[in-house]
Amino acid sequence: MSSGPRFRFAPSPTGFFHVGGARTALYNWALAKRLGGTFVLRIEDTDEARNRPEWTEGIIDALSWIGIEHDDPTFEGPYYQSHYAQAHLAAAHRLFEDGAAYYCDLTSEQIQERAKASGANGYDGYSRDRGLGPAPGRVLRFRVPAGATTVHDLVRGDVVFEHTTIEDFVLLRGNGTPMFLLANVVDDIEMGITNVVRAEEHLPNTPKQQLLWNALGHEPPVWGHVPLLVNEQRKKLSKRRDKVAVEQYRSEGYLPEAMVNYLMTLGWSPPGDQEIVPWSTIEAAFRLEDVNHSPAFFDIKKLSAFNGEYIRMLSTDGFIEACQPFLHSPDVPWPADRFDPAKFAALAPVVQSRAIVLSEVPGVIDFVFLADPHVDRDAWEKTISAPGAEAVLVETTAAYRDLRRWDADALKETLEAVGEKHGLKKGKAQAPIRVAVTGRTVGPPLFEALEVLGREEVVRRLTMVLQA
RNA sequence: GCCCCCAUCGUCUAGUGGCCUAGGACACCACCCUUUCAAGGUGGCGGCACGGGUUCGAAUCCCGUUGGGGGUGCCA
Repeated sequence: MSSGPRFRFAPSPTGFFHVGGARTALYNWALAKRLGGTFVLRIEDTDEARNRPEWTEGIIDALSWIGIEHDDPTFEGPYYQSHYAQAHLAAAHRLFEDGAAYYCDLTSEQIQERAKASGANGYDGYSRDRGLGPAPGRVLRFRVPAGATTVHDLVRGDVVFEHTTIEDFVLLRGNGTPMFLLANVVDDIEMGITNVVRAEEHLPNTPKQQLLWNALGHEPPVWGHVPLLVNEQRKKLSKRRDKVAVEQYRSEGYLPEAMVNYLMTLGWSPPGDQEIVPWSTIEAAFRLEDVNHSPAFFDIKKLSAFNGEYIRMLSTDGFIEACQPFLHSPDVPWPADRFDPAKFAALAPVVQSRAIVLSEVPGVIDFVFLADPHVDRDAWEKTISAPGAEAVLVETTAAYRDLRRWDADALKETLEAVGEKHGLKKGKAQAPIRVAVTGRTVGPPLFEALEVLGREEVVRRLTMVLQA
Protein backbone atom coordinates (compact mmCIF):
# COMPACT_ATOMS: atom_id res chain seq x y z
CA MET A 1 0.00 0.00 0.00
CA SER A 2 1.51 3.33 -1.04
CA SER A 3 1.78 6.25 1.32
CA GLY A 4 -0.21 9.44 0.90
CA PRO A 5 -3.93 9.99 1.10
CA ARG A 6 -6.19 7.32 -0.28
CA PHE A 7 -9.33 8.51 -1.98
CA ARG A 8 -12.30 6.25 -2.25
CA PHE A 9 -14.64 6.39 -5.22
CA ALA A 10 -17.54 3.96 -4.96
CA PRO A 11 -20.00 3.96 -7.85
CA SER A 12 -22.84 1.48 -7.91
CA PRO A 13 -23.01 -0.38 -11.21
CA THR A 14 -26.39 0.12 -12.86
CA GLY A 15 -25.62 -0.54 -16.48
CA PHE A 16 -24.38 2.95 -17.22
CA PHE A 17 -22.14 5.58 -15.72
CA HIS A 18 -23.88 8.61 -14.26
CA VAL A 19 -22.58 12.10 -15.07
CA GLY A 20 -22.86 12.96 -11.39
CA GLY A 21 -20.63 10.00 -10.63
CA ALA A 22 -18.26 11.18 -13.30
CA ARG A 23 -17.89 14.54 -11.63
CA THR A 24 -17.31 12.98 -8.22
CA ALA A 25 -14.75 10.64 -9.77
CA LEU A 26 -13.00 13.64 -11.31
CA TYR A 27 -12.91 15.41 -7.95
CA ASN A 28 -11.32 12.35 -6.35
CA TRP A 29 -8.92 11.93 -9.22
CA ALA A 30 -7.77 15.55 -9.23
CA LEU A 31 -7.18 15.44 -5.50
CA ALA A 32 -5.40 12.08 -5.55
CA LYS A 33 -3.08 13.35 -8.26
CA ARG A 34 -2.40 16.74 -6.75
CA LEU A 35 -1.83 15.40 -3.25
CA GLY A 36 0.29 12.49 -4.40
CA GLY A 37 -2.25 9.97 -3.20
CA THR A 38 -4.16 7.05 -4.59
CA PHE A 39 -7.52 6.79 -6.32
CA VAL A 40 -9.21 3.69 -4.99
CA LEU A 41 -12.08 2.36 -7.06
CA ARG A 42 -14.50 0.32 -5.05
CA ILE A 43 -17.49 -0.95 -6.96
CA GLU A 44 -20.65 -1.41 -4.93
CA ASP A 45 -21.49 -5.08 -4.80
CA THR A 46 -25.13 -5.77 -5.57
CA ASP A 47 -26.75 -9.06 -6.58
CA GLU A 48 -27.57 -7.68 -9.98
CA ALA A 49 -24.09 -6.36 -10.59
CA ARG A 50 -22.53 -9.66 -9.65
CA ASN A 51 -24.38 -11.30 -12.53
CA ARG A 52 -23.40 -8.61 -14.99
CA PRO A 53 -19.64 -8.18 -15.11
CA GLU A 54 -20.07 -5.98 -18.17
CA TRP A 55 -21.52 -3.29 -15.93
CA THR A 56 -18.26 -3.06 -14.07
CA GLU A 57 -16.36 -3.07 -17.34
CA GLY A 58 -18.58 -0.21 -18.45
CA ILE A 59 -17.61 1.89 -15.45
CA ILE A 60 -13.93 1.27 -16.00
CA ASP A 61 -14.30 2.09 -19.66
CA ALA A 62 -16.19 5.31 -18.95
CA LEU A 63 -13.63 6.31 -16.34
CA SER A 64 -10.88 5.80 -18.84
CA TRP A 65 -12.77 7.90 -21.39
CA ILE A 66 -12.74 10.86 -18.99
CA GLY A 67 -9.04 10.37 -18.37
CA ILE A 68 -9.07 8.23 -15.24
CA GLU A 69 -6.86 5.44 -16.41
CA HIS A 70 -6.94 1.96 -15.00
CA ASP A 71 -3.24 1.44 -15.64
CA ASP A 72 -2.19 4.68 -14.00
CA PRO A 73 0.01 3.94 -10.97
CA THR A 74 -2.22 6.06 -8.74
CA PHE A 75 -5.28 4.03 -9.72
CA GLU A 76 -6.11 1.14 -7.43
CA GLY A 77 -8.95 -1.31 -7.82
CA PRO A 78 -11.56 -2.19 -8.69
CA TYR A 79 -12.59 -3.78 -5.45
CA TYR A 80 -15.90 -5.28 -4.47
CA GLN A 81 -17.45 -5.30 -1.05
CA SER A 82 -17.77 -9.06 -1.18
CA HIS A 83 -14.00 -9.34 -1.08
CA TYR A 84 -14.32 -8.22 2.51
CA ALA A 85 -17.45 -10.11 3.55
CA GLN A 86 -15.65 -11.96 6.32
CA ALA A 87 -14.35 -8.70 7.70
CA HIS A 88 -17.91 -7.31 7.82
CA LEU A 89 -19.07 -10.17 9.99
CA ALA A 90 -16.00 -10.07 12.18
CA ALA A 91 -16.49 -6.35 12.79
CA ALA A 92 -20.15 -6.89 13.66
CA HIS A 93 -19.21 -9.63 16.08
CA ARG A 94 -16.62 -7.45 17.75
CA LEU A 95 -19.10 -4.62 18.14
CA PHE A 96 -21.51 -7.03 19.82
CA GLU A 97 -18.80 -8.40 22.13
CA ASP A 98 -17.83 -4.85 23.10
CA GLY A 99 -21.40 -3.99 23.92
CA ALA A 100 -21.47 -1.39 21.15
CA ALA A 101 -24.23 -3.34 19.44
CA TYR A 102 -27.10 -5.54 20.55
CA TYR A 103 -29.60 -7.95 19.07
CA CYS A 104 -33.28 -7.19 18.65
CA ASP A 105 -36.16 -9.45 17.67
CA LEU A 106 -38.75 -6.81 16.80
CA THR A 107 -40.17 -6.90 13.29
CA SER A 108 -40.56 -3.68 11.30
CA GLU A 109 -44.32 -3.88 11.84
CA GLN A 110 -43.88 -4.07 15.60
CA ILE A 111 -41.48 -1.13 15.49
CA GLN A 112 -43.98 0.91 13.56
CA GLU A 113 -46.75 0.08 16.01
CA ARG A 114 -44.61 1.07 18.98
CA ALA A 115 -43.64 4.29 17.32
CA LYS A 116 -47.25 5.07 16.55
CA ALA A 117 -48.35 4.33 20.10
CA SER A 118 -45.65 6.44 21.72
CA GLY A 119 -45.66 9.19 19.09
CA ALA A 120 -41.88 8.87 18.76
CA ASN A 121 -39.93 8.58 15.53
CA GLY A 122 -38.58 5.24 14.41
CA TYR A 123 -36.99 2.63 16.62
CA ASP A 124 -37.06 3.40 20.34
CA GLY A 125 -34.24 1.19 21.60
CA TYR A 126 -36.63 -1.44 22.96
CA SER A 127 -34.05 -4.27 23.06
CA ARG A 128 -31.09 -2.24 24.31
CA ASP A 129 -30.92 -3.92 27.70
CA ARG A 130 -32.69 -7.19 27.05
CA GLY A 131 -29.42 -9.09 26.68
CA LEU A 132 -30.50 -10.98 23.57
CA GLY A 133 -27.96 -13.15 21.77
CA PRO A 134 -27.71 -13.83 18.06
CA ALA A 135 -30.46 -15.95 16.53
CA PRO A 136 -32.16 -16.26 13.16
CA GLY A 137 -34.58 -13.41 12.62
CA ARG A 138 -32.82 -11.11 15.06
CA VAL A 139 -31.07 -8.02 13.77
CA LEU A 140 -27.93 -6.53 15.22
CA ARG A 141 -28.37 -2.86 16.07
CA PHE A 142 -25.76 -0.26 16.90
CA ARG A 143 -26.08 1.24 20.35
CA VAL A 144 -25.95 4.97 19.61
CA PRO A 145 -24.35 6.60 22.67
CA ALA A 146 -25.52 9.82 24.31
CA GLY A 147 -24.09 13.07 23.04
CA ALA A 148 -23.53 14.50 19.60
CA THR A 149 -21.31 13.88 16.61
CA THR A 150 -19.58 16.59 14.67
CA VAL A 151 -18.76 15.83 11.07
CA HIS A 152 -15.82 17.87 9.85
CA ASP A 153 -16.55 18.35 6.19
CA LEU A 154 -14.08 20.00 3.87
CA VAL A 155 -16.82 21.36 1.66
CA ARG A 156 -19.35 22.41 4.30
CA GLY A 157 -17.44 22.94 7.50
CA ASP A 158 -18.59 21.39 10.77
CA VAL A 159 -22.03 19.80 10.87
CA VAL A 160 -23.37 18.76 14.26
CA PHE A 161 -25.83 15.88 14.71
CA GLU A 162 -27.51 15.30 18.07
CA HIS A 163 -27.55 11.60 18.87
CA THR A 164 -31.15 11.85 20.04
CA THR A 165 -32.07 12.22 16.40
CA ILE A 166 -30.21 9.09 15.34
CA GLU A 167 -31.97 5.80 16.04
CA ASP A 168 -30.14 2.58 16.84
CA PHE A 169 -29.55 1.55 13.25
CA VAL A 170 -29.27 -1.98 11.91
CA LEU A 171 -25.84 -3.49 11.27
CA LEU A 172 -26.78 -7.10 10.48
CA ARG A 173 -30.08 -8.22 8.99
CA GLY A 174 -32.21 -10.99 10.45
CA ASN A 175 -30.58 -13.40 7.99
CA GLY A 176 -27.14 -12.40 9.22
CA THR A 177 -26.00 -10.38 6.20
CA PRO A 178 -24.33 -7.02 6.76
CA MET A 179 -26.00 -3.74 5.88
CA PHE A 180 -24.45 -1.28 3.43
CA LEU A 181 -23.50 1.18 6.15
CA LEU A 182 -21.41 -1.36 8.03
CA ALA A 183 -19.90 -2.90 4.91
CA ASN A 184 -19.02 0.56 3.73
CA VAL A 185 -17.13 1.51 6.89
CA VAL A 186 -15.39 -1.83 7.26
CA ASP A 187 -14.27 -1.75 3.62
CA ASP A 188 -12.89 1.74 4.01
CA ILE A 189 -10.99 0.71 7.10
CA GLU A 190 -9.65 -2.44 5.42
CA MET A 191 -8.55 -0.46 2.40
CA GLY A 192 -6.90 2.22 4.47
CA ILE A 193 -9.11 4.95 3.04
CA THR A 194 -8.28 8.41 4.39
CA ASN A 195 -10.50 10.64 2.24
CA VAL A 196 -14.10 10.18 1.25
CA VAL A 197 -15.45 12.55 -1.38
CA ARG A 198 -19.03 11.77 -2.35
CA ALA A 199 -22.39 13.34 -3.12
CA GLU A 200 -24.27 15.37 -0.54
CA GLU A 201 -27.06 12.84 -0.25
CA HIS A 202 -24.75 10.84 2.01
CA LEU A 203 -24.24 13.61 4.53
CA PRO A 204 -27.11 12.58 6.87
CA ASN A 205 -25.63 9.06 7.11
CA THR A 206 -22.16 10.29 7.87
CA PRO A 207 -22.55 10.62 11.67
CA LYS A 208 -23.60 6.95 11.78
CA GLN A 209 -20.52 5.96 9.82
CA GLN A 210 -18.33 8.12 11.97
CA LEU A 211 -19.74 6.44 15.08
CA LEU A 212 -18.85 3.08 13.54
CA TRP A 213 -15.32 4.17 12.70
CA ASN A 214 -14.82 5.20 16.30
CA ALA A 215 -16.46 2.09 17.75
CA LEU A 216 -14.14 0.00 15.59
CA GLY A 217 -11.17 1.88 17.00
CA HIS A 218 -10.26 4.11 14.06
CA GLU A 219 -10.14 7.79 13.26
CA PRO A 220 -12.78 8.63 10.67
CA PRO A 221 -11.59 9.77 7.24
CA VAL A 222 -11.61 13.31 5.94
CA TRP A 223 -15.07 13.92 4.51
CA GLY A 224 -16.13 16.02 1.56
CA HIS A 225 -19.78 16.11 0.55
CA VAL A 226 -20.19 17.74 -2.81
CA PRO A 227 -23.43 19.28 -4.06
CA LEU A 228 -25.85 17.30 -6.18
CA LEU A 229 -26.34 17.65 -9.91
CA VAL A 230 -29.98 18.45 -10.65
CA ASN A 231 -32.36 18.78 -13.60
CA GLU A 232 -34.40 21.85 -14.54
CA GLN A 233 -36.96 20.88 -11.89
CA ARG A 234 -34.10 21.13 -9.38
CA LYS A 235 -34.46 17.45 -8.58
CA LYS A 236 -31.59 15.01 -8.28
CA LEU A 237 -30.67 13.74 -11.76
CA SER A 238 -32.45 10.46 -12.36
CA LYS A 239 -32.03 7.72 -14.90
CA ARG A 240 -35.73 7.72 -15.71
CA ARG A 241 -36.26 11.38 -16.47
CA ASP A 242 -32.89 12.73 -17.40
CA LYS A 243 -30.11 12.08 -19.85
CA VAL A 244 -27.44 11.06 -17.39
CA ALA A 245 -25.38 8.33 -19.03
CA VAL A 246 -21.82 9.36 -19.79
CA GLU A 247 -21.83 6.66 -22.46
CA GLN A 248 -24.63 8.43 -24.28
CA TYR A 249 -22.74 11.70 -24.46
CA ARG A 250 -19.75 9.79 -25.69
CA SER A 251 -21.71 8.15 -28.47
CA GLU A 252 -23.26 11.44 -29.50
CA GLY A 253 -19.84 12.83 -30.13
CA TYR A 254 -19.03 14.93 -27.12
CA LEU A 255 -15.28 15.11 -26.64
CA PRO A 256 -14.06 13.80 -23.30
CA GLU A 257 -12.02 16.95 -22.71
CA ALA A 258 -15.15 19.08 -23.13
CA MET A 259 -17.18 16.83 -20.83
CA VAL A 260 -14.49 16.85 -18.18
CA ASN A 261 -13.99 20.60 -18.37
CA TYR A 262 -17.73 21.30 -18.23
CA LEU A 263 -18.31 18.91 -15.34
CA MET A 264 -15.58 20.63 -13.36
CA THR A 265 -17.24 24.03 -13.74
CA LEU A 266 -20.34 22.71 -11.96
CA GLY A 267 -19.87 23.62 -8.33
CA TRP A 268 -16.35 24.86 -8.82
CA SER A 269 -14.55 27.28 -11.07
CA PRO A 270 -10.98 27.34 -12.28
CA PRO A 271 -8.77 30.23 -11.16
CA GLY A 272 -8.58 33.25 -13.45
CA ASP A 273 -11.27 34.43 -15.82
CA GLN A 274 -11.17 31.52 -18.26
CA GLU A 275 -13.46 28.58 -17.73
CA ILE A 276 -12.21 26.62 -20.71
CA VAL A 277 -8.99 25.28 -19.25
CA PRO A 278 -6.88 22.14 -19.69
CA TRP A 279 -6.97 19.34 -17.14
CA SER A 280 -3.45 20.18 -15.96
CA THR A 281 -4.74 23.54 -14.73
CA ILE A 282 -7.69 21.92 -13.02
CA GLU A 283 -5.56 19.28 -11.35
CA ALA A 284 -3.17 21.88 -10.01
CA ALA A 285 -5.89 24.15 -8.63
CA PHE A 286 -8.76 21.99 -7.47
CA ARG A 287 -9.57 22.20 -3.76
CA LEU A 288 -12.61 20.85 -1.94
CA GLU A 289 -12.68 23.99 0.18
CA ASP A 290 -13.56 25.96 -2.93
CA VAL A 291 -16.46 23.78 -3.97
CA ASN A 292 -19.90 25.42 -3.89
CA HIS A 293 -22.58 24.41 -1.44
CA SER A 294 -25.60 24.50 -3.67
CA PRO A 295 -26.86 22.05 -6.29
CA ALA A 296 -26.00 22.71 -9.92
CA PHE A 297 -28.16 22.29 -13.00
CA PHE A 298 -26.58 20.06 -15.63
CA ASP A 299 -27.10 22.22 -18.71
CA ILE A 300 -26.66 20.35 -21.97
CA LYS A 301 -26.69 23.63 -23.89
CA LYS A 302 -23.63 24.84 -22.10
CA LEU A 303 -21.97 21.45 -22.42
CA SER A 304 -22.61 21.75 -26.15
CA ALA A 305 -21.05 25.19 -26.26
CA PHE A 306 -17.96 23.80 -24.55
CA ASN A 307 -17.92 20.93 -27.00
CA GLY A 308 -18.07 23.27 -29.98
CA GLU A 309 -15.11 25.16 -28.60
CA TYR A 310 -13.14 21.99 -28.04
CA ILE A 311 -13.93 20.80 -31.57
CA ARG A 312 -12.64 24.09 -32.94
CA MET A 313 -9.47 23.78 -30.88
CA LEU A 314 -8.64 20.48 -32.61
CA SER A 315 -6.18 20.44 -35.50
CA THR A 316 -7.75 19.43 -38.81
CA ASP A 317 -6.11 16.03 -38.52
CA GLY A 318 -7.28 15.71 -34.96
CA PHE A 319 -10.80 16.53 -36.05
CA ILE A 320 -10.71 13.97 -38.85
CA GLU A 321 -9.42 11.41 -36.39
CA ALA A 322 -12.15 12.18 -33.87
CA CYS A 323 -14.80 11.82 -36.58
CA GLN A 324 -13.74 8.32 -37.62
CA PRO A 325 -16.11 6.34 -35.41
CA PHE A 326 -19.01 8.40 -36.70
CA LEU A 327 -18.02 8.05 -40.35
CA HIS A 328 -17.75 4.29 -40.15
CA SER A 329 -20.63 3.43 -37.91
CA PRO A 330 -23.35 1.13 -39.23
CA ASP A 331 -25.82 4.02 -39.00
CA VAL A 332 -24.07 6.05 -41.62
CA PRO A 333 -26.50 7.23 -44.34
CA TRP A 334 -24.34 6.27 -47.32
CA PRO A 335 -23.25 2.85 -48.68
CA ALA A 336 -19.92 2.05 -47.02
CA ASP A 337 -18.07 1.56 -50.31
CA ARG A 338 -18.92 5.05 -51.52
CA PHE A 339 -17.15 6.79 -48.64
CA ASP A 340 -13.97 8.57 -49.73
CA PRO A 341 -11.58 9.66 -46.96
CA ALA A 342 -9.85 12.15 -49.28
CA LYS A 343 -13.11 13.95 -50.01
CA PHE A 344 -14.00 14.04 -46.35
CA ALA A 345 -10.58 15.42 -45.50
CA ALA A 346 -11.02 18.16 -48.09
CA LEU A 347 -14.30 19.22 -46.50
CA ALA A 348 -13.19 18.71 -42.90
CA PRO A 349 -12.18 22.31 -42.15
CA VAL A 350 -15.54 23.78 -43.13
CA VAL A 351 -17.36 21.07 -41.17
CA GLN A 352 -15.17 21.52 -38.13
CA SER A 353 -15.91 25.21 -37.86
CA ARG A 354 -19.61 24.61 -37.41
CA ALA A 355 -19.99 21.30 -35.57
CA ILE A 356 -21.43 21.11 -32.06
CA VAL A 357 -21.30 17.34 -31.65
CA LEU A 358 -19.50 14.82 -33.83
CA SER A 359 -22.57 12.67 -34.42
CA GLU A 360 -24.04 15.42 -36.58
CA VAL A 361 -21.12 15.28 -39.03
CA PRO A 362 -22.34 12.46 -41.31
CA GLY A 363 -25.65 14.25 -41.79
CA VAL A 364 -23.87 17.39 -42.91
CA ILE A 365 -21.75 15.85 -45.65
CA ASP A 366 -23.82 12.80 -46.59
CA PHE A 367 -24.68 14.25 -50.02
CA VAL A 368 -21.07 13.86 -51.06
CA PHE A 369 -21.21 10.09 -50.67
CA LEU A 370 -24.81 9.41 -51.57
CA ALA A 371 -25.47 8.21 -55.12
CA ASP A 372 -28.58 10.35 -55.35
CA PRO A 373 -29.30 12.61 -52.42
CA HIS A 374 -32.96 12.87 -51.67
CA VAL A 375 -34.27 16.27 -52.74
CA ASP A 376 -37.01 17.52 -50.51
CA ARG A 377 -40.01 18.22 -52.76
CA ASP A 378 -41.29 21.31 -50.93
CA ALA A 379 -37.84 22.83 -50.62
CA TRP A 380 -37.25 22.28 -54.30
CA GLU A 381 -40.57 23.80 -55.42
CA LYS A 382 -40.02 26.81 -53.26
CA THR A 383 -36.48 27.36 -54.44
CA ILE A 384 -36.98 26.84 -58.15
CA SER A 385 -40.14 28.95 -58.33
CA ALA A 386 -38.24 32.00 -57.10
CA PRO A 387 -37.74 34.62 -59.83
CA GLY A 388 -34.69 33.89 -61.99
CA ALA A 389 -33.93 30.63 -60.23
CA GLU A 390 -34.60 28.36 -63.16
CA ALA A 391 -32.57 30.52 -65.54
CA VAL A 392 -29.66 30.56 -63.10
CA LEU A 393 -29.82 26.80 -62.85
CA VAL A 394 -29.81 26.26 -66.59
CA GLU A 395 -27.08 28.76 -67.38
CA THR A 396 -24.85 27.73 -64.47
CA THR A 397 -25.07 24.12 -65.48
CA ALA A 398 -23.92 25.02 -68.96
CA ALA A 399 -21.13 27.20 -67.65
CA TYR A 400 -19.92 24.55 -65.21
CA ARG A 401 -19.79 21.99 -68.00
CA ASP A 402 -17.04 23.96 -69.76
CA LEU A 403 -15.40 25.63 -66.76
CA ARG A 404 -11.66 25.84 -67.30
CA ARG A 405 -10.53 25.76 -63.67
CA TRP A 406 -12.61 23.48 -61.39
CA ASP A 407 -12.03 25.11 -58.03
CA ALA A 408 -14.11 26.91 -55.44
CA ASP A 409 -13.08 30.39 -56.57
CA ALA A 410 -13.91 29.79 -60.20
CA LEU A 411 -17.19 28.10 -59.30
CA LYS A 412 -18.11 31.06 -57.14
CA GLU A 413 -17.25 33.66 -59.77
CA THR A 414 -19.18 31.81 -62.42
CA LEU A 415 -22.34 31.43 -60.38
CA GLU A 416 -22.24 35.00 -59.12
CA ALA A 417 -21.83 36.32 -62.66
CA VAL A 418 -24.86 34.35 -63.78
CA GLY A 419 -26.83 35.44 -60.74
CA GLU A 420 -25.99 39.07 -61.27
CA LYS A 421 -27.22 38.87 -64.85
CA HIS A 422 -30.61 37.94 -63.47
CA GLY A 423 -30.50 40.48 -60.67
CA LEU A 424 -29.96 37.94 -57.90
CA LYS A 425 -27.89 38.46 -54.79
CA LYS A 426 -25.16 35.94 -53.94
CA GLY A 427 -27.21 34.00 -51.43
CA LYS A 428 -30.26 33.84 -53.67
CA ALA A 429 -28.27 32.73 -56.70
CA GLN A 430 -26.73 29.75 -54.96
CA ALA A 431 -29.99 28.41 -53.55
CA PRO A 432 -31.14 26.41 -56.60
CA ILE A 433 -27.69 24.93 -57.15
CA ARG A 434 -27.43 23.98 -53.50
CA VAL A 435 -30.78 22.24 -53.43
CA ALA A 436 -30.14 20.46 -56.72
CA VAL A 437 -26.75 19.14 -55.67
CA THR A 438 -27.08 18.60 -51.92
CA GLY A 439 -30.81 18.11 -51.59
CA ARG A 440 -31.10 20.73 -48.86
CA THR A 441 -31.39 24.47 -48.46
CA VAL A 442 -28.69 24.66 -45.82
CA GLY A 443 -25.32 22.99 -45.52
CA PRO A 444 -21.60 23.53 -45.66
CA PRO A 445 -20.16 26.26 -47.92
CA LEU A 446 -21.37 25.43 -51.41
CA PHE A 447 -18.37 26.01 -53.64
CA GLU A 448 -16.00 23.98 -51.52
CA ALA A 449 -18.52 21.17 -51.65
CA LEU A 450 -18.87 21.42 -55.43
CA GLU A 451 -15.12 21.38 -55.88
CA VAL A 452 -14.83 18.21 -53.83
CA LEU A 453 -17.73 16.52 -55.59
CA GLY A 454 -16.09 17.01 -58.95
CA ARG A 455 -17.35 18.32 -62.29
CA GLU A 456 -18.79 15.09 -63.55
CA GLU A 457 -20.94 14.47 -60.50
CA VAL A 458 -22.07 18.08 -60.13
CA VAL A 459 -23.09 18.39 -63.77
CA ARG A 460 -24.80 15.02 -63.57
CA ARG A 461 -26.91 16.10 -60.60
CA LEU A 462 -27.74 19.47 -62.12
CA THR A 463 -28.77 17.90 -65.39
CA MET A 464 -30.83 15.25 -63.68
CA VAL A 465 -32.79 17.79 -61.72
CA LEU A 466 -33.36 19.85 -64.86
CA GLN A 467 -34.88 16.89 -66.62
CA ALA A 468 -37.23 15.99 -63.80
C1' G B 1 -43.50 13.89 11.16
C1' C B 2 -38.19 14.18 12.43
C1' C B 3 -33.08 15.36 10.87
C1' C B 4 -29.65 17.69 7.53
C1' C B 5 -28.12 20.85 3.56
C1' C B 6 -28.80 25.06 0.38
C1' A B 7 -30.23 30.35 -1.41
C1' U B 8 -25.85 36.18 -6.51
C1' C B 9 -28.72 37.39 -13.76
C1' G B 10 -33.22 32.11 -16.94
C1' U B 11 -28.58 28.68 -16.14
C1' C B 12 -23.24 27.81 -14.37
C1' U B 13 -20.38 30.94 -11.56
C1' A B 14 -16.68 35.39 -9.50
C1' G B 15 -17.25 37.65 -4.83
C1' U B 16 -14.38 35.71 2.14
C1' G B 17 -16.89 43.65 5.33
C1' G B 18 -15.01 49.14 1.79
C1' C B 19 -11.76 47.67 -4.84
C1' C B 20 -19.52 46.20 -6.32
C1' U B 21 -22.85 51.56 -9.99
C1' A B 22 -22.04 43.22 -8.43
C1' G B 23 -17.56 40.75 -12.92
C1' G B 24 -17.44 36.48 -16.52
C1' A B 25 -19.58 32.26 -19.30
C1' C B 26 -23.99 29.70 -21.61
C1' A B 27 -28.72 30.98 -23.45
C1' C B 28 -31.54 35.04 -25.61
C1' C B 29 -31.85 39.79 -28.64
C1' A B 30 -29.55 43.45 -32.06
C1' C B 31 -25.78 44.89 -35.27
C1' C B 32 -21.16 43.81 -38.10
C1' C B 33 -18.80 40.15 -41.17
C1' U B 34 -20.67 36.63 -44.75
C1' U B 35 -21.63 31.95 -49.77
C1' U B 36 -26.93 29.19 -47.19
C1' C B 37 -26.06 27.50 -42.13
C1' A B 38 -22.53 28.17 -38.63
C1' A B 39 -18.15 30.26 -36.63
C1' G B 40 -16.02 35.06 -35.32
C1' G B 41 -16.51 40.39 -33.69
C1' U B 42 -19.30 44.41 -31.15
C1' G B 43 -23.22 45.80 -28.13
C1' G B 44 -27.74 44.82 -25.26
C1' C B 45 -31.27 42.40 -21.80
C1' G B 46 -30.87 40.36 -16.97
C1' G B 47 -29.33 39.02 -10.40
C1' C B 48 -27.57 39.61 -4.44
C1' A B 49 -35.32 35.61 -2.05
C1' C B 50 -37.66 38.52 2.13
C1' G B 51 -37.49 40.80 7.14
C1' G B 52 -34.71 42.12 11.19
C1' G B 53 -30.08 42.98 13.48
C1' U B 54 -24.24 43.85 13.98
C1' U B 55 -21.11 47.77 11.73
C1' C B 56 -18.93 54.24 10.02
C1' G B 57 -19.88 50.67 5.95
C1' A B 58 -22.94 44.36 4.17
C1' A B 59 -24.00 40.27 -1.64
C1' U B 60 -20.34 39.14 2.17
C1' C B 61 -21.29 38.32 9.57
C1' C B 62 -25.74 36.90 13.06
C1' C B 63 -31.08 35.72 13.81
C1' G B 64 -35.75 34.75 11.75
C1' U B 65 -39.19 33.96 7.58
C1' U B 66 -40.06 31.97 2.94
C1' G B 67 -38.65 28.84 -0.81
C1' G B 68 -35.93 24.61 -2.78
C1' G B 69 -33.40 20.00 -2.19
C1' G B 70 -31.65 15.65 0.33
C1' G B 71 -31.98 11.96 4.13
C1' U B 72 -34.75 9.25 7.21
C1' G B 73 -35.82 0.63 5.28
C1' C B 74 -33.91 -5.92 7.87
C1' C B 75 -32.16 -0.53 -0.17
C1' A B 76 -27.34 0.59 -2.06
